[in-house]
Amino acid sequence: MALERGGGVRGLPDAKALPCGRCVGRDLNLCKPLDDRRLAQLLALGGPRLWARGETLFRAGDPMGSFFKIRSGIAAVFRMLDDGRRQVVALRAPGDCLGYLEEGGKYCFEGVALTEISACAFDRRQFDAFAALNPDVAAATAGELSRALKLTGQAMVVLGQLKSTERVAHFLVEIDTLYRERLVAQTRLSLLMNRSQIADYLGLTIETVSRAFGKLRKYAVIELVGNDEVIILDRARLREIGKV
Amino acid sequence: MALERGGGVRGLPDAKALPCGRCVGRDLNLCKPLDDRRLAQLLALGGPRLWARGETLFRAGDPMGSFFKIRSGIAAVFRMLDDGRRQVVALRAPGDCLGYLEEGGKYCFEGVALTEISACAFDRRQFDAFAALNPDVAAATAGELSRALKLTGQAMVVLGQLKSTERVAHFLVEIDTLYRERLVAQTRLSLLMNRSQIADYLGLTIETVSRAFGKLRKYAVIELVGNDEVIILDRARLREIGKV
DNA sequence: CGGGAACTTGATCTCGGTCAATATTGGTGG
DNA sequence: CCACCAATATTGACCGAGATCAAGTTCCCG
Repeated sequence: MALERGGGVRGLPDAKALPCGRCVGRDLNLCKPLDDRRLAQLLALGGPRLWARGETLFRAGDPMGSFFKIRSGIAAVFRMLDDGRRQVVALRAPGDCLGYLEEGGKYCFEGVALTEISACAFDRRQFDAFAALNPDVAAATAGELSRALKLTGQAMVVLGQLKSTERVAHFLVEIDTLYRERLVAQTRLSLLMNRSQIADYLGLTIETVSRAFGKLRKYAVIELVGNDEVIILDRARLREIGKV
Repeated sequence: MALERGGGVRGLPDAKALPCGRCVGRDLNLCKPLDDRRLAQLLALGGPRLWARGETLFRAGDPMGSFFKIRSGIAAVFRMLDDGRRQVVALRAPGDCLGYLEEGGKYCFEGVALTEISACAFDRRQFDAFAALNPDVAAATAGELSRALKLTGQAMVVLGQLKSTERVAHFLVEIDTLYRERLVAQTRLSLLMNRSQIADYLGLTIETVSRAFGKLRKYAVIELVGNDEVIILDRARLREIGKV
């Protein structure tokens, strides 16, 4: 799958990738790069593992063991209410971490693979100890967290203020940006999620998502290809509608 | 005002407060406490300043200078769309930071004082340099950020999935918790925000917020006192309704 | 007290949810 | 390669929660 082509580019334990500037976190290139000895220490903490599409990486309420750094593929972080309502809280791409948030030693959210995923698992305790000795790693962690916090703030605006079609437009821009920044730019955008997952991300129902796609298609802003792909015909207009 | 009684308890540059374990960030007590010399360095970065209720601490789009660490009072972080729609993205209490998030050297959100506020301003560049040399400060920053991220994730569930009355109930529990954890527990809960601000926080209109308060009052879960105060009559039921 | 701001309440409208077909799609086996 | 079929998405009809518009009321500060 095309998605996987980005694999390893920004993966934390990928030795080849580290010297080029994009390493533990996006801001780490502001600090001195990890040297080989310390890199080896980090590598020792967790090797890469694979998850199939749809597999769960961690579950809310489970005792927290390790967090995950994605090498390739896309994951979703979500929470479920007792009555079955579900909210996807974030999408995570190669280079991102997930499973980092905890409440009283338990995971706060749930993590699931949207595509096949390769990721490294790091024991949280060991990582924290490592970070306590390596200011640049700690700084990179803070950088990664502030990036996530910024996106989540954005998402609150989307959920709190935007209309259904605006939300879907925003979502498409988000996916598009994800591909352009982190993976491979492509004309045919793979949505990665089915309508139900998109609905749970945008706080809508599948029917409303479907109708919103319909409207955007009618406005000649996008074109749908099969169930999972979209072609953006008018990116400027899409951004405008999505209030990006 | 009652709120201000919490002042200084967890303020970063409050020398008296630091040795007791609650310092730069909530998790810093896991590390060795700041010693006096390094504390002095931090203090040199920014002295405390005052803001009146309703004053703006920073504006989205302004070039980022410093971020703020609240000593006393409550602040709100929000973003506004071109058409006037507004979303409050977070509430910040003593000990919290705000104005930390930036995009291309500009503030991403706007910060406003909900009560009179005393806060220290830290130059971001100087702070980052300081954190790069002090792993525990960097770790504390990461701790603060993950706490914020966790809350924002929660808020996404509220905005994406909860009904109006559930949202208002959740909000009340949130305020209640804020007081109990960070300020002084009190039977009469001061809302800090007017209906319009609450509405912008919950993604609702003032009328809907008002009706939700009405329902909760009718269910004998809360009692309203004037425009700004609430008495929680049935905390368990309130938490249940708010899906906390 | 008095008056303006903030909140509440009521009537109506609309967007999105719900329920129910219908249509596509994409994977499978003949 | 095609036919089939279960899964998924779309479309339509209707309904209801919350938005909008419009009065009242209450609050609170001088």
